Amino acid sequence: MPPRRGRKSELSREQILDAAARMLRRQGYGNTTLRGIAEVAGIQAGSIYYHFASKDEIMDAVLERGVRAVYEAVRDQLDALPRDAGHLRRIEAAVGAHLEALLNHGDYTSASIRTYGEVPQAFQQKSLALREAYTALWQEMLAAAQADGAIRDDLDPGLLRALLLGSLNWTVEWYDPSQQPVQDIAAQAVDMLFRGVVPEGGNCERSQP
Amino acid sequence: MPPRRGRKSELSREQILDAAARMLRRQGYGNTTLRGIAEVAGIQAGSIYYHFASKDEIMDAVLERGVRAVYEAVRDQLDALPRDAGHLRRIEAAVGAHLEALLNHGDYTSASIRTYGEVPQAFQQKSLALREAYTALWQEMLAAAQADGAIRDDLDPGLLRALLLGSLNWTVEWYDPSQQPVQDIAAQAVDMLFRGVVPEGGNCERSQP
DNA sequence: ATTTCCATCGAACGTTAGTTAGAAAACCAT
DNA sequence: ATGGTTTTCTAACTAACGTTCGATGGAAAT
Repeated sequence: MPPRRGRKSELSREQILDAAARMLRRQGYGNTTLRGIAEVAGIQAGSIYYHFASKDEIMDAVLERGVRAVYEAVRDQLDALPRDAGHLRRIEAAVGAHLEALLNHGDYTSASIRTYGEVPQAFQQKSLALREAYTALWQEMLAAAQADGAIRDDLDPGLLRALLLGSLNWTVEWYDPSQQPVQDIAAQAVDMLFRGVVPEGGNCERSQP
Repeated sequence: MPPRRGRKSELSREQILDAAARMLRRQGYGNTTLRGIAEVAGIQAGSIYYHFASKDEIMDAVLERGVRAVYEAVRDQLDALPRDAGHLRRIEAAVGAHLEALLNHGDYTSASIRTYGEVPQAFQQKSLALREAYTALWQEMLAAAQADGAIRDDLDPGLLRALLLGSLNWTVEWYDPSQQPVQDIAAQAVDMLFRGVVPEGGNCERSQP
């Protein structure tokens, strides 16, 4: 049976995870060491093993927490909308919540986004179900919008989703909080997404003659 | 003075770089080992030091080569356009060239994109100038288009550039060559970018009352 | 004050990392 | 073939990694 844990244990666990998320976000999976985590958390490397069974268990916890944070932020934001909110309004809310979670809600989300591609496949799969649920959430939202004519029906919703989420995810690479608030970016991104970058009635002719 | 080098040296150098790019792309900076590179290249780990002075020198070469490949691909594609090509046509060509270089032109570009954020700052700076030149290329192209009214003048071109390139860069995380050709994705991405995802004349009302 | 148990420390273990250097092999012009 | 160069191998070194474990501190309970 698991040992009974005191109040302090919980705190240290959080500090270790926080430190791990911070290192993971900045330096990637392979460059994040237990001794580095320990130093940031203000303890000795060996002490980590009182709280976690292995390094991978920490990485796993950070990744899972990151995906979950984004997923729940978006889901909650959507649930909070009035029942009669239109498709575009829902998409707008989702974009805002995704960016907010990514950029303001700390290191877990960023670490999760940036690190997922480089961890061993063995424990990519542990958070795979959650990732797929999140993907499905967007996919259904976009497909529903398209079915009602709120989104052009000549677009591939899967590709739209991939490109849109890619654009949002990449913000972790360049966003600087001191420059502009997250919601400014969200608003402009939605605006470009909906209306396009070419002026109304502009000539969109392309390479075909 | 540098030692005189024979013909075979050049070949081995390339094989080492190829192997490094492949590992770097898949496993990230910290997980890429010299012994792993050596195995892929079909030599012993120690032999690498005949061609490179350190691991970082290899990483540096791969990163630089990756950025350069994308930069030159886009620049050449733009230079190949007829002089009277319009702004939108130029943007379309740039998107196509960027994606082509990223997804079809091998491991260097992908490695460069995925790894840049996690290498020590010390040698992020070695390819910084090239990265900035590439950013400037896009920035000027978009600003010129905006100045001529080909792009809405209420958009921030810097933000547009960041979101667009982010969307393109993120394709390395999900693109599967067996699903659809790169130029299909490029064409649809440009289409969405120019015209937006909402049908012509659609109601784009947002959260403001 | 003594006991008890949670939480941490400190030092070590085995492994693997990047790196080095001398021997050995492969190559090439003569 | 032979000599000198160019390239690779082998074997080792040091440092750092994840991990283990007995000793140790400190707070709460008796």
